[in-house]
Amino acid sequence: MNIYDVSRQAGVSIATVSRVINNNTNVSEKTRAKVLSVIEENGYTPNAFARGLGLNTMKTIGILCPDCSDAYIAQAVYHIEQGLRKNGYDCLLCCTGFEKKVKEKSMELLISKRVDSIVMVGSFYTEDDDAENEYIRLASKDIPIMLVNGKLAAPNIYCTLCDDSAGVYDVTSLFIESGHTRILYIYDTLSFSSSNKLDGYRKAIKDAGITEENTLFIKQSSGEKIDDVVRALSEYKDFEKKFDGIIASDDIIAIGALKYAKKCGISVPDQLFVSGYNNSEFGRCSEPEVTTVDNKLEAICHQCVTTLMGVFAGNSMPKMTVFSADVVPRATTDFKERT
Amino acid sequence: MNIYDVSRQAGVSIATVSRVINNNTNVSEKTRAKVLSVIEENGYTPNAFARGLGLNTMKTIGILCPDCSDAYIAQAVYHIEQGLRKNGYDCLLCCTGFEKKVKEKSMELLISKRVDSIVMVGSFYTEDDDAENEYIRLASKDIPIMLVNGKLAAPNIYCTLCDDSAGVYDVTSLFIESGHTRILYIYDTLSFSSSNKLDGYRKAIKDAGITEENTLFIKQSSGEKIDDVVRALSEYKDFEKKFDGIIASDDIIAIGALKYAKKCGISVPDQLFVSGYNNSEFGRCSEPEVTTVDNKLEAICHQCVTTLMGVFAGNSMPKMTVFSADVVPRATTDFKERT
DNA sequence: TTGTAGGCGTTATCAG
DNA sequence: CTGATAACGCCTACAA
Repeated sequence: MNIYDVSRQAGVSIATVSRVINNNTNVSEKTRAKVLSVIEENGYTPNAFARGLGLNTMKTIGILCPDCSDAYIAQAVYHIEQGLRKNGYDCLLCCTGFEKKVKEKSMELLISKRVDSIVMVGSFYTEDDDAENEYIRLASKDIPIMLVNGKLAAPNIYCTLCDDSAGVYDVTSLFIESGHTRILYIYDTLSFSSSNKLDGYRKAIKDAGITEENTLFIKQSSGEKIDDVVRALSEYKDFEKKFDGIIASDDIIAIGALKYAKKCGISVPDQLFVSGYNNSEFGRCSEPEVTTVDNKLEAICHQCVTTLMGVFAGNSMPKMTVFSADVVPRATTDFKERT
Repeated sequence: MNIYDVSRQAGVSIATVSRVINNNTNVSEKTRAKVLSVIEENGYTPNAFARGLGLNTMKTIGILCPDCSDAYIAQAVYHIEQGLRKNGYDCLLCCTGFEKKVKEKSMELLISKRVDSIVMVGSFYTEDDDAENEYIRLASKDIPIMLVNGKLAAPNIYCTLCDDSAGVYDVTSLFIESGHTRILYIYDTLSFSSSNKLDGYRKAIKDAGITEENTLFIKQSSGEKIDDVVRALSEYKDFEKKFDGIIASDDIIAIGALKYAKKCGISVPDQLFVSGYNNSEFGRCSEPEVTTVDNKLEAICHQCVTTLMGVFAGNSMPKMTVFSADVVPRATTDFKERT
């Protein structure tokens, strides 16, 4: 059933049917009612492809993410999808993994499907080597590109992110102020946000007058991140003598650290402070529960959608919006009250 | 730039361009090369809407789920998306929440967008009261409907699921065989799979000759499931005297149980066995790590995609495919070896 | 207030 | 092997 069938049954022209469908006011109540009843009776739905062809949009946004089964990304995708839907947009989801080739191909794919915009979720899409970001700039010639937790200055690219550097700076400072100054920073990725976090740690250490940095990069080997962390720490010589604090770049790593501590009989938080990042549910599963940093994911996603809608409306919108992170103290630390 | 522009620049007709684009063999190598070079130079991409209009498909599948930020669903969505993409399909993601109205609206929305099929993820879509499932049957008149962990017998509806009843039966039996016979079953939803699990528990109890069932339904109140569980157990009179085993309908509930045990000084697994369900990462975060049941999510998703592709190919495919669950023993239980 | 007709960019059929 | 042309179903000036 198409618009011609409806028009025939209703005894009007297709133009009138179209007007009714699109809530155009220039239709008499009587004809409108007639047309609507025909539509109702036959369960007619306008063909979205034809509409898309004429209007050059199907009101669809592409979401590009490395892996939507990752807890953090899954949450982001959820909030973005909900926000977009509220504004009448659908989401084409595309998980790319981490390979450059696949990222580029996926981008092309979404653009070839004529999405109205692409939201890139996570800090794995913006590379340090700026030449690597060329494919994003290229895409932005066609449609606005939204980066969630990424940063890339270019026309038609809009960034919404959290100041992860300040987040780690804050939690590190709390360790130090509480007398835990021999801190190991553990991380496992080399993304944009990851290097920001590392910077935050370094800056806090330096600002406190501590000269020695201690970082541990975990290379994924077993596919089980928690196990990888335990293993890496077990191989760390004189760990217990050296450290009284671990700051992890995410909650799962922190949990690995807790398991290591448990294994060695190191008491947390008495002998060792531990903190994670992301304020994820994982951090609530362990005992003691993990001190973490809330990076305002929902707010970021909400803002990203708002910005995009503004761009669509032709408004001038901020190219970069930055949220600040909050430390969430829990039982793996025992921070001294700030005065 | 459209197909006409290409044809003009290449000095051929649009029909030929179309043939080249679609890898039709009836084109001379020479013209093909010419056309391809024009396409390359101009970065031409066929308009997907026009194509969709003509072919009546954009090779897109709708994924309907309650909430893609839920760990279990997020994983399902990931595996489905990857499987479909491998087969050349894109995914339109739609999170519906749990309200009937929204579910129906979302279904209509996806159908109006002319997706080729809809995958419904999770057991919250099939209701006990069969009249409530009418909207799914209705949709199946248009396109094949795939249920992941749902069951609904109707033409053009295909179900892929795990035998959760047997899964819980197995783990319950292991408790009993190991001498832990005073078992409390905890759950928090009333979905299809949830009631199957409950049945599994009941059957195992009965088969072992135990007359007393003990179940605890957790009503969500704080929004923090773990806390809800701890609270509910704290209100349970004489818990310690009564029980030496807790079987939870998911891993998070099991973690809540662990927290309660810790709080009361009940030793796990010495005094109390605990098991969860889903084989999620949550279960690896706690100490001791949670014995759980692997419900074969990846296999289910993979099979669901395979079935769908078979349906598209016009093959006769199974209306229902059932996987069996595996118990994953970890440190919250100490099962006796089976002889 | 309503109808007519052209355009959106493909694919597919059929003739050459 | 190639080209002309009719769908596909909708939107929207422009006319009436």
